[in-house]
Amino acid sequence: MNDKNICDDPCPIARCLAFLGDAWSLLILRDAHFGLTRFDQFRKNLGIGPAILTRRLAALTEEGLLEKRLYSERPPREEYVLTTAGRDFLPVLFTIGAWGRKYRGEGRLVRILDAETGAEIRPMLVDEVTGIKIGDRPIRIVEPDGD
Amino acid sequence: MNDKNICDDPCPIARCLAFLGDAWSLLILRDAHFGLTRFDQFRKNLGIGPAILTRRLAALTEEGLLEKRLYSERPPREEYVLTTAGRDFLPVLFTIGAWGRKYRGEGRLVRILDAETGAEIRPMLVDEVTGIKIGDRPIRIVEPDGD
DNA sequence: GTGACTTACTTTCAAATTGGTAGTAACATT
DNA sequence: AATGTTACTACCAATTTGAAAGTAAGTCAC
Repeated sequence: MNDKNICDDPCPIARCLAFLGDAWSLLILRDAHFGLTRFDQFRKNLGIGPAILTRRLAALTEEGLLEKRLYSERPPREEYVLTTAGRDFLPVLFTIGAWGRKYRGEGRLVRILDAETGAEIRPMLVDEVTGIKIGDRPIRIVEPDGD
Repeated sequence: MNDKNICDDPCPIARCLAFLGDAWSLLILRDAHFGLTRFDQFRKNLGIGPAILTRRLAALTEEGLLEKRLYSERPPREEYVLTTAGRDFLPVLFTIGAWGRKYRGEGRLVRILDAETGAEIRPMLVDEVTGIKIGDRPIRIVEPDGD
């Protein structure tokens, strides 16, 4: 794509996709939320080539969604943990997952439960203030003025 | 990536990303929600090369998020309109946008308002049943059993 | 203290994909 | 007949990917 131009795009979706618009990055973030932290854990779980994984982890770190943490001094070993921005990405993954479940849900599927109650979690996007479901009311997009 | 394997993946996120894991597709969907339908509208608005646009539109159509509709018989002209599955993708775009606004929100940014009240919309992901915000409670992932 | 093992990579390279420009097909309009 | 519109296709250089093999810095077992 064209990362330079897109970062000036006033659309927040475009800005997010400027660096996150590839499947591997999102799957790495999914695994990071699942608890994986180490290079080889990601590599084995995703079946991704090490060269690509290196680049993706570097990009996610650079972009502030992951950070490197030394977990052993001798030998020096680093792992990748989610930052606050990375943890805040969870709703995106959930929403993608909800769509996938609804429209690509044939066959066996992972289920996501409340850890305590065991109830299946069904994500729904609402407006924070009104609580009205997104999509139920017409919206208006306002471009920023001036230049 | 490896679309074949990933379609059997029991993770709904992976299934969604198997075909949607690229930025252009998501930006096309964004523009489609914004009201664009025609090849040249997408092309000009996105600044995307026609070859790539052709491929992406074909993929989105193939995957059932867009469908072609004849809007003129003479000359024969087709446009791309969102299907139900495509329209249901809106929460994903909103959630991505909310993240982008929070973490890449420097400078001028598009605003999304309720068309009637004019109030800014702030998307929040909650559980459909309990109304509890996603991320506030620990979750448990259950792999499908058997094979 | 030598050989096997672990972990996190780098190197290499063919194959696939992208991005950009130019051209085309099927019509309508003037 | 010339020009314009719309939705593409063809082409090609450049980039990115995917897969396999190799490496660096250590540890551990004997």
